[in-house]
Amino acid sequence: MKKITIGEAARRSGVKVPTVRYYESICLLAAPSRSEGNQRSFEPADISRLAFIRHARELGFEIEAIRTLLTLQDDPHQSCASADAIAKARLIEVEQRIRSLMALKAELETMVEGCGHGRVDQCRVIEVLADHGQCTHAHH
Amino acid sequence: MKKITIGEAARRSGVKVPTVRYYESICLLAAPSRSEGNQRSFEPADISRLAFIRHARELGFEIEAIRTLLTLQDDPHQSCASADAIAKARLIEVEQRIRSLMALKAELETMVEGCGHGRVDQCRVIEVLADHGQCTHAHH
DNA sequence: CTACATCCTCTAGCGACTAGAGGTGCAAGA
DNA sequence: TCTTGCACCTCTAGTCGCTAGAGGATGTAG
Repeated sequence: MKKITIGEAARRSGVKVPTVRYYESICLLAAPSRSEGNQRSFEPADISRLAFIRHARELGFEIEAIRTLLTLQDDPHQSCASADAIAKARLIEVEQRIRSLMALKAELETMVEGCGHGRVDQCRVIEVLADHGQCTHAHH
Repeated sequence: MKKITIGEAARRSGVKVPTVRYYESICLLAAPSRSEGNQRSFEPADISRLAFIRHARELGFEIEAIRTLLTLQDDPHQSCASADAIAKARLIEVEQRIRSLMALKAELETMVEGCGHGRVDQCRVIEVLADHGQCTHAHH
């Protein structure tokens, strides 16, 4: 068999080497077999799992959510209701975060536009921060 | 004089009690005077400063950026160019984050829509996570 | 055989708090 | 005056998801 080193696994999955070891340490990835000299030797399935984790992390899923998703993936006969629920929850989070960021964006734009590039005592950036009541865009 | 306790300061500024102590510990807030019994006694100016910090944190500014903004606020004769630069940088960050979250939202929607609520082996949520190539929306 | 890259384990650090232990201060009611 | 009970104090350690570095072993190419 080909032996996949941790560096190779990292390169193929897009997960960094220390992160691979970290995932093993928190049991998100099964401990792989070792070479004579105690070096990790991964299987192709490990690469897929790492890619799965990486993609899920990119989508902002938390490690515990990913743990659940991986458990589901490991047993394909289960109902996918949990997976669906996790994805939906994440979608709602993302939508909320976008709304909140849009509000921040508007507020930052007002601040930046209002800045006359003069001295601090006329600066709208400082002023708005000092007094939330001056915000044209209330949030939350 | 009225003595403002830490609890009162927290309530008025919207910053939690332990967080106020934390801000003091990292010198974002000057150490207030103490009562006979060693309890903190804040001034109205401290409340304003805490509110400033809180608002800036809500806008996503990092502590070090806030430290700079506070230094500027403390000396109103300085040019506000730094404040402007900090706000602009933050605006660019926020815009980037919004774009990235919109891409994630699209991907999550595809996943959730594709889920037939059956078993895991037909679940699009799991499938898409397992194989990034299936994403209809490439990001980054 | 000698470089040199890559691997190993282990501990500590990041940011911005948050939680908890174990103890003290203080104001109000009985 | 005493007691109840909340708010305060300091200190340490934990959170999340890694990341960095020390100090050493292994593996490979020339």
